[in-house]
Amino acid sequence: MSRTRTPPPHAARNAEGNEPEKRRAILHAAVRVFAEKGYHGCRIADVARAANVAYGLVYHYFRNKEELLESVFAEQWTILINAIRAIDEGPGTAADKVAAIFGFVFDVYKAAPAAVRVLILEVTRTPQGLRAGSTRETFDRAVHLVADVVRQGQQAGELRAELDPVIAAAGLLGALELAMTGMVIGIVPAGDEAAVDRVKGEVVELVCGGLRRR
Amino acid sequence: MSRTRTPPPHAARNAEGNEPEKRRAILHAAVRVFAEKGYHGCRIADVARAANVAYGLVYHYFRNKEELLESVFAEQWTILINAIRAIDEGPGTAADKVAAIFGFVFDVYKAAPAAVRVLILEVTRTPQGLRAGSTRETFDRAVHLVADVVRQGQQAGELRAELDPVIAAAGLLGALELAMTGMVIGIVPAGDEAAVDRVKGEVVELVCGGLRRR
Amino acid sequence: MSRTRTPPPHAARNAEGNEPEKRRAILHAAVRVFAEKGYHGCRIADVARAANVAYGLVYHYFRNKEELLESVFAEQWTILINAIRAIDEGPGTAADKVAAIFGFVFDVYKAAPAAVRVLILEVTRTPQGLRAGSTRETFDRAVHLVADVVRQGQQAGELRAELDPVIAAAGLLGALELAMTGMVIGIVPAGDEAAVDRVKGEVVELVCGGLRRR
Amino acid sequence: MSRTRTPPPHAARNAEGNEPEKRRAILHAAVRVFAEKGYHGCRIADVARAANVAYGLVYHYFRNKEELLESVFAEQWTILINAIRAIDEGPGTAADKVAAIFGFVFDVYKAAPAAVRVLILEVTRTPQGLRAGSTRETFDRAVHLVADVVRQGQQAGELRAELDPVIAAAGLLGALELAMTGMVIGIVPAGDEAAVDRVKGEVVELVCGGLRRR
DNA sequence: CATGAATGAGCGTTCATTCAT
DNA sequence: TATGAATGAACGCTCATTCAT
Repeated sequence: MSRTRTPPPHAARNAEGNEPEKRRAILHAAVRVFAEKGYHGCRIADVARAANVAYGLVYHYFRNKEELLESVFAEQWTILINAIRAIDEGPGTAADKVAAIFGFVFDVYKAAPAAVRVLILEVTRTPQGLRAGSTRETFDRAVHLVADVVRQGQQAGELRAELDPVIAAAGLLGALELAMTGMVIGIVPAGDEAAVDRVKGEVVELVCGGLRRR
Repeated sequence: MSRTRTPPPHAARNAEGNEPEKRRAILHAAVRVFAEKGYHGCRIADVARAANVAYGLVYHYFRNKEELLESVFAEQWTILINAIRAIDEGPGTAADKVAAIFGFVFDVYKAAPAAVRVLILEVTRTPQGLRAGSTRETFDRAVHLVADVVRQGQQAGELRAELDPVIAAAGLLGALELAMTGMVIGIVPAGDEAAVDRVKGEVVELVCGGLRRR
Repeated sequence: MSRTRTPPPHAARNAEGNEPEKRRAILHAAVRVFAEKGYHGCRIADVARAANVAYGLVYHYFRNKEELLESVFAEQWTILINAIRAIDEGPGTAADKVAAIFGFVFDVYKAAPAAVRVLILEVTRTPQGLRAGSTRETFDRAVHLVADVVRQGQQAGELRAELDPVIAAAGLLGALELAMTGMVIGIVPAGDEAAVDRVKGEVVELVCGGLRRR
Repeated sequence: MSRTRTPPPHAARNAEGNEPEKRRAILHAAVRVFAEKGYHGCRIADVARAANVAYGLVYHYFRNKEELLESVFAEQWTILINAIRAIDEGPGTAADKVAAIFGFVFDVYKAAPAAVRVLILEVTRTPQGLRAGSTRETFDRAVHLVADVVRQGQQAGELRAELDPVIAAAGLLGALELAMTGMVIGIVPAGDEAAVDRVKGEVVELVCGGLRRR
């Protein structure tokens, strides 16, 4: 019974330490397919076909369908979190930073609406997904990063101190999210880039300036 | 053979014009089960069992699983829409009305968190579901009702006129939604009624007063 | 969340307390199919087809393929065990009883070789199957029943007392089994009933009288 | 292109005429793995891992999984058959020879129970496997070798002449096999070497001396 | 010889839906 | 109305086998 083992399958990196090209292809195809038909509405075969890859290869790189979804999320949120962190550590007022975060998300949306749709429509709505696994953690981290921005703005005397930073962060991201959902499903107009930019400006103004007239 | 015509299947009301008790039982059970395991995560058998009703009876009252979901949504949103409309037509400033709407939703959440979870977590979940069917329409109506409240506030000079009412409405509901999602998944504290009330107050203040200090 | 539940599926008996006809059909078909192609060599579809029953019905009555196999075994071994017990409790010398047990098995073989083949070829050879589950218990019981026969023969002064009853029982059943396996795979001639009877007599003589000349 | 011909694949011996070390490793690993999880319960990857060898190499040395099993059997049975033949051609009465054969098998069991388990539990497992291929032939040869021992004992007047040698041989091996199976699965005690030896003695006495008292 | 990524047929299982009673 | 047995399409996952290097 010898116990040394060959490197386990489902690894994200190959012997050279970089991610195999086909793994990337599958991941990107998954984003598109999930966005188009939803997690439950698509089959592994759809992903494989979209990635131009053999059926079985999906299971070579991912343990199962759920792990594939998790990987998609991890990738997407990591991008977002890194952006938030960069903005957070950069210069500017807290309001500027909130605007920058919103701007980043809207920019990504303009460039790759599918990715944002998956990020938004599938993550937030999967009760199980949010309860367990790395997805929930990642989401958690995003909320707290935004909460930190708020907190700093409060300490700098720029933002209203009486609001709970975490609740405020949840509210901010929620407004962002439903605005985008509105665009995705056609309630909010998002015909061209200018329209998207206009929505972005309005949402930022809503959460920063408030509804109420001064 | 039989002289008496069988009533049309899948009817919401029986010969006497009132809704059969078992239909209600199924509908209420569906809310609980959808909330607990999600639409895709539960089987018709689960609903039937939770309703203490025979398997086949679900199909007697509802054409299929999707129609059951639609019915649940219709019922829930109808309640919400009626409440919004009543608030809208009542007295008070626009900000009061927004607060009242949020208050209603939070009250329902305190009384029946499951119902709110279904309403929130499952509506936007299925992209197809949002594109077609009465669900999307209903959701649309809710957004526009809130937009009307905003518009009236603007016309009364109470709310800032430069914001698009629909975008603002989407943002409002989004903030509401993610705050509740945060409570549901444990990111935002919602231990007791007082905590829930506190969250409500903060979210209202966020969207009405804005983040920025005056 | 009501908790009274409809009778669980996979039940062996229906509301009237008797076994559903189709369940029997599936069980009997499974015996034939397992015998023909082996547990691993057949698909659930084969069993369903042989039983003239819809695919899904197999899963209505049995949790999964393994439970189907267990059920087949349980049924077959129960028959055998009951026969052994009846013989055991009947009159006659221990040697008569051993002969009767062997006779019973050979008779069943003549009537339904498939059943015996499953019993023998699949049970004994499935390491996992023997380790866990009811199958192993049942097999255990059979061995100990035969051991009891031996023990009584020893106490009656009829059989040699120096042999361990359990080991002797295992040896007896082993001789029986491999003789039948030999017939099944064609090493031992089993063309007609007479040939089968001859094998039976020889095996009984072998284990009772021994190889050695007196 | 290359001048040197590649050696025929799946060859048991290399250019120097001796068996490659890795081939042996695979074969031995296969014995262990088959013993542990059964033929159907293990994957080629398990064998490769246990042998500390690359996945593909298994297919370099063996055409497919079945041929690997055949090779394992061939190796194991060849050892057994050679032992039986040596015993057969050696001195001693037929009963001595039977005892010696049993002794050999039990000795191997003490040294390498896994090997015996594969030999015993997997051979007859697959009906197809017994019908065709070298496995069945090899098994056949073993039975007939034992039958020869019996026949010679009968001709020497030492064993009872009225028993069919082949049936007797099948019975002998059957008793042997189920006794060992009993040990393997824990029905027959086989805690230490002494216990194993005791079982051996009893089984030999059973088949030679018979159950019946003289 | 050696490696392990790539392929895809095959099969177990689930579960929405229908139907006979 | 009410019941639950019966149906079968759909799909996730496995794993033997091949192939490029």
